[in-house]
Amino acid sequence: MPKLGMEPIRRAALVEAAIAEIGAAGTLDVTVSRIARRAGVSSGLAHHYFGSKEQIFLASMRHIQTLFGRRVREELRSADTPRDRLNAIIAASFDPDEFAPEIVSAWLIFYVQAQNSPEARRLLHVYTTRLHSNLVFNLKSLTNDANAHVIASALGALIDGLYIRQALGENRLDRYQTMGLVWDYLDIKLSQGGER
Amino acid sequence: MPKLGMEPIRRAALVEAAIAEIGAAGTLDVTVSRIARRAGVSSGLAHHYFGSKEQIFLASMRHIQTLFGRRVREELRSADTPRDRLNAIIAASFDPDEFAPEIVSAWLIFYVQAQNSPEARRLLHVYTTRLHSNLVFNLKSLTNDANAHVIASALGALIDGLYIRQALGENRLDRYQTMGLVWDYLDIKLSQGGER
DNA sequence: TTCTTGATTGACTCGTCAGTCAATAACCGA
DNA sequence: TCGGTTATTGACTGACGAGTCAATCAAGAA
Repeated sequence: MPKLGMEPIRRAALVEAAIAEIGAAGTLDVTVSRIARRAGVSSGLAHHYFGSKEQIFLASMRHIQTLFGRRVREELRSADTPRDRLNAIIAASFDPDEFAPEIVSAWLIFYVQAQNSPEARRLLHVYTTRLHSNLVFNLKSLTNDANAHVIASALGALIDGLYIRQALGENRLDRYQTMGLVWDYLDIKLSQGGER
Repeated sequence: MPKLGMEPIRRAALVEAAIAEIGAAGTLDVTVSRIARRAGVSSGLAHHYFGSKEQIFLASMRHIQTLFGRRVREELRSADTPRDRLNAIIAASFDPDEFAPEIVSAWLIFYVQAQNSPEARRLLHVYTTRLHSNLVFNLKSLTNDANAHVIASALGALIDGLYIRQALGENRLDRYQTMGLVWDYLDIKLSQGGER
C-alpha cells in the first residue's frame, strides 16, 4: 500500500461513496462518517482532504458533470452531420445511466443547492451554458443565428423537464417516445424557415 | 383572543411561516422552533397540531398547490376558446408570483422529497395529473386524442423545464419570450394535422 | 361552582453530527 | 539515521434540534 500519492485515490473514493450515500438517502442528510466508512477511511480523513461536507458534495457534482460531458463526447464521436450531432446530445441526456437513482438524487439536490451556494450556481451555469453552446453551434449550420439560440433554449428546457419527469416516474412516455418528442420538435423548427 | 377554534388559524399561520422560513433558508434545514416563532406560537404547539416537521412541509406544499390551482382557475375564467384556455394554463404557470423565492425553494425541495416520501410523491402525481388532464381536455377539441396526450406531455415538461431555468436564473429569455416559446410550440403542433 | 376539554407553553431529553485535534505511523530525501 | 512531510485515526467538543411532557390557563357545559 503506497504511502504517498494517496490523495487522488482517496478523493475519488470519497466522491464515489458520497454519491452512493446521497443516492441511498435521497437527501443531503448524509453524515460525513457514513461517506468515509463507505470509502473505507475515517471521517477525519474526509475532512482532511475536503474540509467540509459541502466541498464533498460539490466535488461529487463536478464528477457527475464530468461523466456526463464524457458521455456527450462519446455519443458525438459517431455523429457526422450537424443534425446527427444534435440527436447525439439529446441521446446522451436520456441515457439510462443518467437515471440511476444516485444520479437523479444528486441532480435534484443540486438544483436546491444552486439557489444559495455560489459554487453550485456556478456549476449549474457551466452545465447549462455548455449544453446551450453545444446546441447552438450545431444549430447554426441549419438555421439562422437568432433562431438557433431560441431553439437551443427550448431544447435545454425541454430536456431538463423531461428528465425530471422521467426520473420521478411522472412521464407517460418511454425513453424512445421521449427522445422522439424532442427530435420531432427539432424537425419542425428546422423545417420551418429561418434558413441559413 | 378566542380560546376555541384556534386550530385552523394556527395551522394556517404555521404553514405561512414554514413557507417563509423555507424560502429564507432555501433548504429544509429549518427548525420547527423558528417556524413556530415566526408564526407567533411555541414549538410545542407546532408539534401539537402537525406531529412532525415533515407534516408541516407537506401541508405547506399542499397550500402552494392549492394557490396554484386557484390561479389557474382564475386565468381560466376570462378564457373562452379551448386555445385561450390552453394559453391561460400556460400563463398561470409563469405568473411572476410563482417565482417568489419561497415558492421556488418549496418546489425544488419538493422534487427532492418526492423521491422517497410517499405523500410527497402522491402530491406531485396529483399536480402533474391535473395539469395533464387540464391540457388534454382542451387539446382534445383541437386535435385527435393520441395527439392531445403527446402534446400535453410535451407541454408539461416544457413548462416545468422553463420554470426551473427561469427560477434559477438560467433562462436567457424573459417572461414573454418564454411564454411565446410555449405558445409557438402549441401553434405548430396544432396546425400540423391530426385534425379532430 | 366544578368538570371537561382545547389551547398553550417552554424546559428537558436524547440523539446526532460537523469539524477539530493530538497522536501515530510510514515513507523520503539528505 | 534523522527531520520533514504525508497519511491516517478516532476520540472529543460544542452545538443544535426534533419531539415529549407535565403543567397552566381559559372557556363553555352541567
